[in-house]
Amino acid sequence: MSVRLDDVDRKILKELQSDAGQSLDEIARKVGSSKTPVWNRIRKLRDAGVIGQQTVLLDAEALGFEACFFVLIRTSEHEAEWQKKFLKALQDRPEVQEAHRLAGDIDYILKVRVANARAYDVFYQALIAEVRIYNVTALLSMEELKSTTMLPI
Amino acid sequence: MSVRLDDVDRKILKELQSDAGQSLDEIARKVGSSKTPVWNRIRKLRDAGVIGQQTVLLDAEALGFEACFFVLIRTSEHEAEWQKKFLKALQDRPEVQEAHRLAGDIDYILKVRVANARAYDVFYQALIAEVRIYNVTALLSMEELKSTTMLPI
DNA sequence: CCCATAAACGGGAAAATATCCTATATCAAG
DNA sequence: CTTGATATAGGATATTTTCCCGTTTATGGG
Repeated sequence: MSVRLDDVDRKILKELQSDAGQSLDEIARKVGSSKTPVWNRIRKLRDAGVIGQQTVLLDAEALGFEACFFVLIRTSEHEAEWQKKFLKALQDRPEVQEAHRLAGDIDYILKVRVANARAYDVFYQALIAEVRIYNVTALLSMEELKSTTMLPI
Repeated sequence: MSVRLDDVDRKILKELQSDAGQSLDEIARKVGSSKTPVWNRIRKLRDAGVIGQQTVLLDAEALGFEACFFVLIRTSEHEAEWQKKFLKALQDRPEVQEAHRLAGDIDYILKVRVANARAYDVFYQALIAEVRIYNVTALLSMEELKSTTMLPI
């Protein structure tokens, strides 16, 4: 499903990623074009699904989310029914920012943002009460060294 | 450093997170206010650093980033000099989307987005050539079950 | 409880911007 | 070349942002 982009498209995506608030004229100037072609390209990229949500990134700590855990999950259940329940549990919990199904020994990894360790425990207890899980390891983040949503186009 | 927010602030942040492109009038209508107070609140939240970067989220797979690894790192080196070098190596590599220093057994976790397994190996070889690392485990994501930047305000 | 002061609000004007239209330029294939 | 298809630039208009100002609402001291 890989999309064909030229150099101008890549420059536009780079600009949009680093600041989606700047004006078309400004982006056009930076990529060496003018607003109409830039606008047409953005619309196409949006329609093609390359450009998804436009959003603002908030300061988690300033908002009181002072703890971040990576949760490694092993389970012995692999039926569709269980997976459906597990997926729904993840979707329903806003503190789960990321969830991946993994290859290998560990089955799933979650990234969970909460106010503090107590809040994590509440989350954890509720999760294991809702879906059967064989083994859980939580890795506590002490320091966020890097965090970006940018793709190196 | 926790900021005091009222209910209107929270609604505004929720709206901005789910769609930063909508107009002030639209946001104002949704939060039950008018554009000026909303604009003033957004400006304050921006100045306070609560609202950070405004960006677009791109479809990684559509752009050819088809592999995502979580990398668990142990090291025996803990001097400031080593840490500085390691941090710089992470900052310099755009395929590293997240990096956390952890409490406990494992020292660091990275989230790395690349085109494929080969590209990951190039990254890995370059990293261990640049900084001394004791032990590395890579967890390969098979499926992204959930991915959001939204904080549950 | 009342007044004084500060803070938030709502509407509107002006500047900036997005969106779309049209004419021109560029490019690829025959 | 020439021709059709595609991308482009500039401009017109609708929308939006930004800021100003008069009014309303909250707050705190007496």
